[in-house]
Amino acid sequence: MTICDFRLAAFLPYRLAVLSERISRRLSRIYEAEAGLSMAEWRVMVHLSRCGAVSVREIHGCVNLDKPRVSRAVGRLEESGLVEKTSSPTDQRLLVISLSAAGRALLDRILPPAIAYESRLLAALSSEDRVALDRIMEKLHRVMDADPEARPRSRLDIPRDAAE
Amino acid sequence: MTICDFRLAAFLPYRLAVLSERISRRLSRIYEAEAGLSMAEWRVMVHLSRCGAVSVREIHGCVNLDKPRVSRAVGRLEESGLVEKTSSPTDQRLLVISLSAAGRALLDRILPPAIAYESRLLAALSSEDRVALDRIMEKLHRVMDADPEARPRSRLDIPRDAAE
DNA sequence: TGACTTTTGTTGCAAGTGCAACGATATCAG
DNA sequence: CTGATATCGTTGCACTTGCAACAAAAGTCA
Repeated sequence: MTICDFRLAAFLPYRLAVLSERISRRLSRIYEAEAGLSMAEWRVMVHLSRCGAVSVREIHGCVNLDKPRVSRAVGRLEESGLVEKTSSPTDQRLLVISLSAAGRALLDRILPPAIAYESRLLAALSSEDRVALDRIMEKLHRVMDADPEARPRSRLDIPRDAAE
Repeated sequence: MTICDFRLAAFLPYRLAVLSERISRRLSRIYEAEAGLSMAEWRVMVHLSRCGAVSVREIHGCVNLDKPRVSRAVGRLEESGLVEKTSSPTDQRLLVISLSAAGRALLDRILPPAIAYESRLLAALSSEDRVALDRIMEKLHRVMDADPEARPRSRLDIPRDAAE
Protein backbone atom coordinates (compact mmCIF):
# COMPACT_ATOMS: atom_id res chain seq x y z
CA MET A 1 0.00 0.00 0.00
CA THR A 2 2.83 2.35 -0.88
CA ILE A 3 2.37 4.14 -4.21
CA CYS A 4 -1.34 4.17 -4.85
CA ASP A 5 -1.92 7.72 -5.87
CA PHE A 6 -0.41 7.50 -9.32
CA ARG A 7 -3.03 7.95 -11.99
CA LEU A 8 -2.18 6.42 -15.36
CA ALA A 9 -4.84 8.62 -16.97
CA ALA A 10 -2.87 11.69 -15.91
CA PHE A 11 0.50 10.41 -17.05
CA LEU A 12 1.69 12.43 -20.00
CA PRO A 13 3.30 9.63 -22.05
CA TYR A 14 0.17 7.54 -21.66
CA ARG A 15 -2.12 10.40 -22.55
CA LEU A 16 -0.14 11.20 -25.66
CA ALA A 17 -0.11 7.56 -26.69
CA VAL A 18 -3.86 7.21 -26.24
CA LEU A 19 -4.70 10.36 -28.16
CA SER A 20 -2.25 9.62 -30.92
CA GLU A 21 -3.42 6.06 -31.33
CA ARG A 22 -7.03 7.09 -31.36
CA ILE A 23 -6.41 9.60 -34.12
CA SER A 24 -4.15 7.28 -36.09
CA ARG A 25 -6.67 4.48 -36.03
CA ARG A 26 -9.44 6.74 -37.17
CA LEU A 27 -7.29 8.10 -39.94
CA SER A 28 -6.27 4.64 -41.04
CA ARG A 29 -9.88 3.95 -41.91
CA ILE A 30 -9.42 6.39 -44.73
CA TYR A 31 -6.38 4.84 -46.33
CA GLU A 32 -6.94 1.28 -45.25
CA ALA A 33 -10.61 0.64 -45.90
CA GLU A 34 -10.45 2.83 -48.98
CA ALA A 35 -7.15 1.80 -50.49
CA GLY A 36 -5.88 -1.21 -48.54
CA LEU A 37 -2.81 0.63 -47.30
CA SER A 38 -1.08 0.02 -44.00
CA MET A 39 0.30 2.96 -42.08
CA ALA A 40 3.80 2.23 -43.32
CA GLU A 41 2.60 2.11 -46.92
CA TRP A 42 0.64 5.30 -46.42
CA ARG A 43 3.68 7.12 -45.11
CA VAL A 44 5.86 5.88 -47.94
CA MET A 45 3.34 6.93 -50.57
CA VAL A 46 2.91 10.37 -49.06
CA HIS A 47 6.64 10.84 -48.81
CA LEU A 48 7.12 9.85 -52.43
CA SER A 49 4.41 12.25 -53.57
CA ARG A 50 6.50 15.12 -52.31
CA CYS A 51 10.06 13.93 -52.51
CA GLY A 52 10.02 12.21 -55.85
CA ALA A 53 12.46 9.40 -56.59
CA VAL A 54 14.37 8.38 -53.52
CA SER A 55 16.09 5.39 -51.96
CA VAL A 56 14.88 3.13 -49.16
CA ARG A 57 17.49 4.69 -46.94
CA GLU A 58 16.14 8.15 -47.68
CA ILE A 59 12.58 7.15 -46.87
CA HIS A 60 13.72 5.41 -43.74
CA GLY A 61 15.40 8.56 -42.53
CA CYS A 62 12.39 10.76 -43.20
CA VAL A 63 9.19 9.07 -42.13
CA ASN A 64 10.07 7.38 -38.85
CA LEU A 65 10.02 3.82 -40.08
CA ASP A 66 12.91 1.41 -39.73
CA LYS A 67 14.62 0.06 -42.81
CA PRO A 68 13.00 -3.39 -42.94
CA ARG A 69 9.58 -1.82 -42.58
CA VAL A 70 10.23 0.53 -45.46
CA SER A 71 11.66 -2.29 -47.53
CA ARG A 72 8.61 -4.47 -47.05
CA ALA A 73 6.20 -1.60 -47.52
CA VAL A 74 7.87 -0.73 -50.80
CA GLY A 75 7.74 -4.38 -51.81
CA ARG A 76 4.03 -4.60 -51.21
CA LEU A 77 3.43 -1.30 -52.97
CA GLU A 78 5.38 -2.52 -55.97
CA GLU A 79 3.33 -5.72 -56.08
CA SER A 80 0.22 -3.57 -56.12
CA GLY A 81 1.65 -1.50 -58.93
CA LEU A 82 1.57 1.71 -56.94
CA VAL A 83 5.31 2.21 -56.91
CA GLU A 84 8.23 1.54 -59.21
CA LYS A 85 11.64 0.28 -58.18
CA THR A 86 14.65 1.00 -60.37
CA SER A 87 18.24 0.37 -59.49
CA SER A 88 20.39 3.44 -59.65
CA PRO A 89 22.68 3.61 -62.69
CA THR A 90 25.48 5.22 -60.72
CA ASP A 91 25.31 3.02 -57.62
CA GLN A 92 24.19 -0.55 -57.98
CA ARG A 93 23.32 -0.76 -54.29
CA LEU A 94 20.85 2.06 -54.40
CA LEU A 95 17.23 1.67 -55.30
CA VAL A 96 15.31 4.50 -56.88
CA ILE A 97 11.70 4.39 -55.81
CA SER A 98 8.94 6.50 -57.24
CA LEU A 99 5.19 6.60 -57.52
CA SER A 100 3.63 5.00 -60.56
CA ALA A 101 0.78 6.67 -62.39
CA ALA A 102 -1.61 4.40 -60.54
CA GLY A 103 0.05 5.35 -57.26
CA ARG A 104 -0.33 9.00 -58.00
CA ALA A 105 -3.96 8.50 -58.94
CA LEU A 106 -4.62 6.60 -55.73
CA LEU A 107 -3.00 9.31 -53.68
CA ASP A 108 -5.06 11.95 -55.43
CA ARG A 109 -8.09 10.08 -54.20
CA ILE A 110 -7.17 9.45 -50.58
CA LEU A 111 -5.13 12.51 -49.75
CA PRO A 112 -8.07 14.95 -49.82
CA PRO A 113 -10.14 13.06 -47.24
CA ALA A 114 -7.07 12.64 -45.06
CA ILE A 115 -6.38 16.34 -45.21
CA ALA A 116 -10.05 17.01 -44.55
CA TYR A 117 -9.85 14.93 -41.42
CA GLU A 118 -6.86 16.88 -40.20
CA SER A 119 -8.79 20.08 -40.87
CA ARG A 120 -11.60 18.76 -38.76
CA LEU A 121 -9.16 18.30 -35.90
CA LEU A 122 -7.54 21.68 -36.42
CA ALA A 123 -10.91 23.39 -36.65
CA ALA A 124 -11.55 22.45 -33.03
CA LEU A 125 -8.51 24.48 -32.00
CA SER A 126 -8.18 28.24 -31.81
CA SER A 127 -5.27 29.84 -33.61
CA GLU A 128 -3.65 30.36 -30.20
CA ASP A 129 -4.10 26.66 -29.52
CA ARG A 130 -2.38 25.77 -32.76
CA VAL A 131 0.57 28.00 -32.01
CA ALA A 132 0.76 26.61 -28.48
CA LEU A 133 0.62 23.04 -29.73
CA ASP A 134 3.49 23.61 -32.13
CA ARG A 135 5.52 25.21 -29.38
CA ILE A 136 4.75 22.48 -26.85
CA MET A 137 5.49 19.61 -29.18
CA GLU A 138 8.77 21.20 -30.15
CA LYS A 139 9.70 21.67 -26.50
CA LEU A 140 9.01 18.03 -25.76
CA HIS A 141 11.07 16.99 -28.76
CA ARG A 142 13.92 19.13 -27.48
CA VAL A 143 13.91 17.21 -24.23
CA MET A 144 14.26 14.01 -26.21
CA ASP A 145 16.91 15.53 -28.47
CA ALA A 146 18.98 16.23 -25.39
CA ASP A 147 18.57 12.68 -24.10
CA PRO A 148 21.21 10.32 -25.47
CA GLU A 149 19.02 7.36 -24.57
CA ALA A 150 16.19 8.55 -26.77
CA ARG A 151 15.97 7.69 -30.42
CA PRO A 152 17.05 10.63 -32.57
CA ARG A 153 14.52 12.66 -34.47
CA SER A 154 14.11 12.20 -38.20
CA ARG A 155 15.64 14.90 -40.28
CA LEU A 156 12.42 16.11 -41.85
CA ASP A 157 10.72 16.28 -38.48
CA ILE A 158 12.99 19.07 -37.30
CA PRO A 159 11.44 22.45 -38.02
CA ARG A 160 13.40 24.63 -40.42
CA ASP A 161 13.51 27.51 -37.96
CA ALA A 162 15.13 25.29 -35.37
CA ALA A 163 16.74 28.05 -33.37
CA GLU A 164 19.05 26.59 -30.78
CA MET B 1 2.22 16.37 -60.63
CA THR B 2 -0.99 17.15 -58.84
CA ILE B 3 -0.71 17.15 -55.04
CA CYS B 4 2.93 17.72 -54.29
CA ASP B 5 2.76 20.35 -51.61
CA PHE B 6 1.56 18.11 -48.82
CA ARG B 7 4.16 17.80 -46.11
CA LEU B 8 3.90 14.70 -43.96
CA ALA B 9 6.09 16.39 -41.33
CA ALA B 10 3.39 19.04 -40.88
CA PHE B 11 0.49 16.60 -40.72
CA LEU B 12 -0.96 16.61 -37.22
CA PRO B 13 -1.75 12.89 -36.91
CA TYR B 14 1.75 12.04 -38.06
CA ARG B 15 3.37 14.55 -35.75
CA LEU B 16 1.46 13.27 -32.78
CA ALA B 17 2.35 9.69 -33.64
CA VAL B 18 6.04 10.48 -33.98
CA LEU B 19 6.24 12.41 -30.72
CA SER B 20 4.20 9.88 -28.83
CA GLU B 21 6.20 6.94 -30.11
CA ARG B 22 9.45 8.65 -29.37
CA ILE B 23 8.44 9.29 -25.79
CA SER B 24 6.91 5.85 -25.31
CA ARG B 25 10.01 4.10 -26.58
CA ARG B 26 12.23 6.11 -24.30
CA LEU B 27 9.98 5.43 -21.36
CA SER B 28 9.88 1.73 -22.13
CA ARG B 29 13.61 1.59 -21.49
CA ILE B 30 12.75 2.17 -17.86
CA TYR B 31 10.25 -0.62 -17.40
CA GLU B 32 11.58 -2.98 -20.05
CA ALA B 33 15.32 -2.94 -19.53
CA GLU B 34 14.83 -2.62 -15.81
CA ALA B 35 11.96 -5.02 -15.20
CA GLY B 36 11.32 -6.89 -18.45
CA LEU B 37 7.84 -5.47 -18.81
CA SER B 38 6.12 -4.78 -22.10
CA MET B 39 3.98 -1.69 -22.45
CA ALA B 40 0.83 -3.73 -21.93
CA GLU B 41 2.23 -5.29 -18.79
CA TRP B 42 3.35 -1.90 -17.55
CA ARG B 43 -0.10 -0.46 -18.00
CA VAL B 44 -1.76 -3.39 -16.28
CA MET B 45 0.58 -3.19 -13.30
CA VAL B 46 0.10 0.54 -12.94
CA HIS B 47 -3.65 0.18 -13.15
CA LEU B 48 -3.65 -2.52 -10.52
CA SER B 49 -1.54 -0.41 -8.20
CA ARG B 50 -4.31 2.11 -8.02
CA CYS B 51 -7.48 0.17 -8.66
CA GLY B 52 -6.82 -2.89 -6.57
CA ALA B 53 -8.46 -6.18 -7.43
CA VAL B 54 -10.28 -6.01 -10.74
CA SER B 55 -11.31 -8.16 -13.68
CA VAL B 56 -9.79 -8.41 -17.14
CA ARG B 57 -12.80 -6.62 -18.48
CA GLU B 58 -12.27 -3.77 -16.06
CA ILE B 59 -8.63 -3.37 -17.02
CA HIS B 60 -9.51 -3.59 -20.68
CA GLY B 61 -11.97 -0.74 -20.30
CA CYS B 62 -9.54 1.49 -18.44
CA VAL B 63 -6.10 1.34 -20.00
CA ASN B 64 -6.76 1.29 -23.74
CA LEU B 65 -5.78 -2.29 -24.38
CA ASP B 66 -8.02 -4.82 -26.07
CA LYS B 67 -9.18 -7.87 -24.16
CA PRO B 68 -6.76 -10.42 -25.62
CA ARG B 69 -3.85 -8.15 -24.94
CA VAL B 70 -4.87 -7.72 -21.32
CA SER B 71 -5.47 -11.43 -20.98
CA ARG B 72 -2.02 -12.32 -22.27
CA ALA B 73 -0.33 -9.57 -20.30
CA VAL B 74 -1.98 -10.81 -17.12
CA GLY B 75 -0.94 -14.35 -18.00
CA ARG B 76 2.68 -13.38 -18.37
CA LEU B 77 2.59 -11.30 -15.21
CA GLU B 78 1.17 -14.24 -13.31
CA GLU B 79 3.91 -16.51 -14.62
CA SER B 80 6.42 -13.99 -13.36
CA GLY B 81 4.72 -13.94 -10.00
CA LEU B 82 3.92 -10.26 -10.17
CA VAL B 83 0.17 -10.72 -10.19
CA GLU B 84 -2.36 -13.07 -8.70
CA LYS B 85 -5.44 -14.44 -10.41
CA THR B 86 -8.39 -15.60 -8.38
CA SER B 87 -11.77 -16.53 -9.70
CA SER B 88 -14.57 -14.56 -8.21
CA PRO B 89 -16.66 -16.46 -5.63
CA THR B 90 -19.89 -14.77 -6.75
CA ASP B 91 -19.39 -15.04 -10.51
CA GLN B 92 -17.41 -17.96 -11.86
CA ARG B 93 -16.71 -16.16 -15.12
CA LEU B 94 -14.98 -13.26 -13.47
CA LEU B 95 -11.33 -13.17 -12.64
CA VAL B 96 -10.05 -11.12 -9.76
CA ILE B 97 -6.60 -9.83 -10.52
CA SER B 98 -4.35 -8.10 -8.05
CA LEU B 99 -0.71 -7.28 -7.52
CA SER B 100 1.35 -9.73 -5.55
CA ALA B 101 3.84 -8.55 -2.96
CA ALA B 102 6.59 -9.00 -5.55
CA GLY B 103 4.56 -6.99 -8.04
CA ARG B 104 4.10 -4.20 -5.60
CA ALA B 105 7.79 -4.22 -4.80
CA LEU B 106 8.69 -4.11 -8.47
CA LEU B 107 6.35 -1.21 -9.05
CA ASP B 108 7.82 0.65 -6.11
CA ARG B 109 11.13 0.38 -7.89
CA ILE B 110 10.18 1.39 -11.43
CA LEU B 111 7.43 3.89 -10.79
CA PRO B 112 9.71 6.60 -9.37
CA PRO B 113 12.02 6.74 -12.40
CA ALA B 114 9.01 6.73 -14.71
CA ILE B 115 7.48 9.62 -12.83
CA ALA B 116 10.84 11.35 -12.86
CA TYR B 117 10.96 11.06 -16.62
CA GLU B 118 7.54 12.60 -16.94
CA SER B 119 8.70 15.42 -14.67
CA ARG B 120 11.62 15.98 -16.97
CA LEU B 121 9.19 16.41 -19.85
CA LEU B 122 6.85 18.64 -17.88
CA ALA B 123 9.75 20.74 -16.64
CA ALA B 124 10.35 21.85 -20.21
CA LEU B 125 6.88 23.36 -20.32
CA SER B 126 5.68 26.55 -18.68
CA SER B 127 2.59 26.36 -16.52
CA GLU B 128 0.69 28.06 -19.33
CA ASP B 129 1.94 25.37 -21.70
CA ARG B 130 0.69 22.65 -19.41
CA VAL B 131 -2.75 24.21 -19.16
CA ALA B 132 -2.82 24.70 -22.91
CA LEU B 133 -1.77 21.12 -23.55
CA ASP B 134 -4.55 19.77 -21.35
CA ARG B 135 -7.07 21.97 -23.11
CA ILE B 136 -5.85 21.08 -26.59
CA MET B 137 -5.75 17.34 -25.98
CA GLU B 138 -9.24 17.46 -24.57
CA LYS B 139 -10.49 19.41 -27.59
CA LEU B 140 -9.01 16.86 -29.95
CA HIS B 141 -10.58 14.05 -27.96
CA ARG B 142 -13.93 15.82 -28.21
CA VAL B 143 -13.68 15.78 -31.99
CA MET B 144 -13.14 12.04 -31.83
CA ASP B 145 -15.92 11.62 -29.29
CA ALA B 146 -18.29 13.20 -31.78
CA ASP B 147 -17.15 10.91 -34.58
CA PRO B 148 -19.08 7.65 -34.69
CA GLU B 149 -16.32 6.08 -36.78
CA ALA B 150 -13.71 6.69 -34.10
CA ARG B 151 -13.06 4.25 -31.31
CA PRO B 152 -14.69 5.44 -28.08
CA ARG B 153 -12.59 6.83 -25.28
CA SER B 154 -11.85 4.73 -22.24
CA ARG B 155 -13.83 5.64 -19.21
CA LEU B 156 -10.91 6.66 -17.06
CA ASP B 157 -9.49 8.83 -19.82
CA ILE B 158 -12.42 11.23 -19.63
CA PRO B 159 -11.66 14.07 -17.24
CA ARG B 160 -13.95 14.29 -14.21
CA ASP B 161 -14.86 17.88 -14.99
CA ALA B 162 -16.06 16.90 -18.42
CA ALA B 163 -18.39 19.82 -18.93
CA GLU B 164 -20.42 19.30 -22.05
C1' DT C 1 -37.35 -25.88 -15.81
C1' DG C 2 -35.28 -25.14 -20.42
C1' DA C 3 -34.04 -22.78 -24.61
C1' DC C 4 -32.06 -18.27 -25.93
C1' DT C 5 -29.11 -14.38 -25.27
C1' DT C 6 -25.35 -11.94 -23.02
C1' DT C 7 -21.03 -11.60 -20.79
C1' DT C 8 -16.22 -13.09 -19.56
C1' DG C 9 -11.89 -14.62 -20.51
C1' DT C 10 -9.09 -17.38 -23.73
C1' DT C 11 -7.32 -19.09 -27.99
C1' DG C 12 -6.24 -19.42 -33.26
C1' DC C 13 -4.40 -17.38 -36.81
C1' DA C 14 -2.83 -14.32 -40.21
C1' DA C 15 -0.35 -10.22 -40.44
C1' DG C 16 2.81 -6.89 -38.77
C1' DT C 17 7.14 -5.51 -35.91
C1' DG C 18 11.88 -4.98 -34.32
C1' DC C 19 16.21 -6.48 -34.20
C1' DA C 20 20.23 -8.64 -35.90
C1' DA C 21 22.52 -10.98 -39.49
C1' DC C 22 23.29 -11.33 -44.30
C1' DG C 23 24.92 -10.80 -49.34
C1' DA C 24 26.06 -7.42 -52.58
C1' DT C 25 28.07 -3.28 -53.90
C1' DA C 26 30.96 0.66 -53.16
C1' DT C 27 34.83 3.12 -50.87
C1' DC C 28 39.24 3.61 -49.05
C1' DA C 29 44.10 2.63 -47.30
C1' DG C 30 48.34 0.84 -48.33
C1' DC D 1 45.46 -3.92 -57.09
C1' DT D 2 44.03 -5.94 -52.84
C1' DG D 3 42.20 -6.50 -48.47
C1' DA D 4 39.57 -4.06 -44.93
C1' DT D 5 35.64 -1.26 -44.00
C1' DA D 6 31.23 0.95 -44.78
C1' DT D 7 26.73 1.30 -46.88
C1' DC D 8 22.39 -0.44 -48.95
C1' DG D 9 18.56 -3.24 -49.15
C1' DT D 10 16.74 -7.75 -47.86
C1' DT D 11 15.72 -11.67 -45.13
C1' DG D 12 15.13 -14.77 -40.79
C1' DC D 13 13.14 -15.22 -36.75
C1' DA D 14 10.99 -14.70 -32.53
C1' DC D 15 7.57 -11.93 -30.82
C1' DT D 16 3.50 -8.93 -30.72
C1' DT D 17 -1.09 -7.38 -32.58
C1' DG D 18 -5.82 -7.30 -33.88
C1' DC D 19 -9.71 -9.50 -35.06
C1' DA D 20 -12.88 -13.11 -34.79
C1' DA D 21 -14.28 -17.44 -33.04
C1' DC D 22 -14.80 -19.97 -28.96
C1' DA D 23 -16.22 -22.47 -24.40
C1' DA D 24 -17.97 -21.58 -19.98
C1' DA D 25 -20.81 -19.16 -16.84
C1' DA D 26 -24.67 -15.99 -15.87
C1' DG D 27 -28.85 -13.84 -16.93
C1' DT D 28 -33.59 -13.79 -19.20
C1' DC D 29 -38.07 -15.05 -20.10
C1' DA D 30 -41.49 -18.18 -21.46
